Amino acid sequence: MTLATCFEFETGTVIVMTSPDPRQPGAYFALTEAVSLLQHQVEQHLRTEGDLSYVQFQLLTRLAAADGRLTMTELADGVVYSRSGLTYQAGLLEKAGLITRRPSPDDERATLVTITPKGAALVERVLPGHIQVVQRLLFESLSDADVHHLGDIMTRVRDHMRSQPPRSAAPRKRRTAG
Amino acid sequence: MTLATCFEFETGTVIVMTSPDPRQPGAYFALTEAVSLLQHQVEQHLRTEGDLSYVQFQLLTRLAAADGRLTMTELADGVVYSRSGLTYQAGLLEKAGLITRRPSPDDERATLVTITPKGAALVERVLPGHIQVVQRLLFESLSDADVHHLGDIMTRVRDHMRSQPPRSAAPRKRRTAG
DNA sequence: GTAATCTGCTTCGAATTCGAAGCACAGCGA
DNA sequence: TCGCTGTGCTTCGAATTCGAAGCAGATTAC
Repeated sequence: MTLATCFEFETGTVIVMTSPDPRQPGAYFALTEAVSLLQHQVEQHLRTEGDLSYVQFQLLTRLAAADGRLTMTELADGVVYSRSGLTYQAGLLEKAGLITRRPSPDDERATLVTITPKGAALVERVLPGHIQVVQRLLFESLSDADVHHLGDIMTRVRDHMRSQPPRSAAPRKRRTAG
Repeated sequence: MTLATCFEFETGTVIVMTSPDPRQPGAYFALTEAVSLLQHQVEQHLRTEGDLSYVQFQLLTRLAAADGRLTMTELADGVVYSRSGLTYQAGLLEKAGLITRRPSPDDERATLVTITPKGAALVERVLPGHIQVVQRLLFESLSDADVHHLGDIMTRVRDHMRSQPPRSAAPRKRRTAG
């Protein structure tokens, strides 16, 4: 079954979208809006609590949770971040003594990133408050069944998108023959 | 019922979090990761299709959907964006002829923003492809019931967070008595 | 073996983002 | 009315972000 959804603008123009479920636009807009609001609050907390940006926090937690060392590319793909941006952030984190970078023994090109004890300590200090904020903003209005559904749904969506080739696999610009 | 969730780091340290539902962390991480992936893909599409950034697209759609004119602050709060950043983007969009700014008759301080026919046309041109991308990445792996749940859940979460005072209501720095 | 290509990371320049500070009007109380 | 505080927006400087280009080691084709 396919239903039509209409977008009517004040200019008088109407766009008719056919989508399998008329609830899709609403779900999508609510999703992005809620996540934006949540991220903004989380950023405030991390900044005041641990002097960290959201990206830096994500990098550190990824590293802390990783069983071994991660390469720059793995880290960048993990947090959905540009590789040049990661170079910049890794520089900051290394200067702050929170991570270490050293060349991989297997591949001379690769850089292995490790979290330092200081970095781990920072994560441990900030994480409880972080989870509290998320708890208060995201989960407070949800039932256990809701949480279950949400986790199930988003895991499926994430895996679906992860099955597409990652960011680092994007075709690189061909060098101009000259 | 309260259960414990453990975060065990490779450093050997273990953080024990008590949260009402052990599924919360997983749901949260899957949520943010999926949305990051989605946003990245959407950005690529908007850039190649309409030469728009995600923020610009959001601003234009908000304006197109708005029944009347919006003030800068309303617009900034709507898309969860800093006000100085909005000034910058509004400048770009105005220069491109996609929106109009003019002082409000009611309040001399306020600026009313309107979308131009050209801006509306751009939205109309880009929106179908945008929805297709979202459809393919977000909804393809979901059932109708999932979409229903997701919309319901995220609407509740959004409203919960919107009930907190908005970004523009943040206490402003007191002027130092000089 | 080696030339051609690929891949991992960094450097570079341009664009975007934010918060703090500033300006101008609004709204209030005495 | 006058002064004081609050609000809407912009300007400003600093920090962050990205993609394109560059460098060096790895891999492939022949």
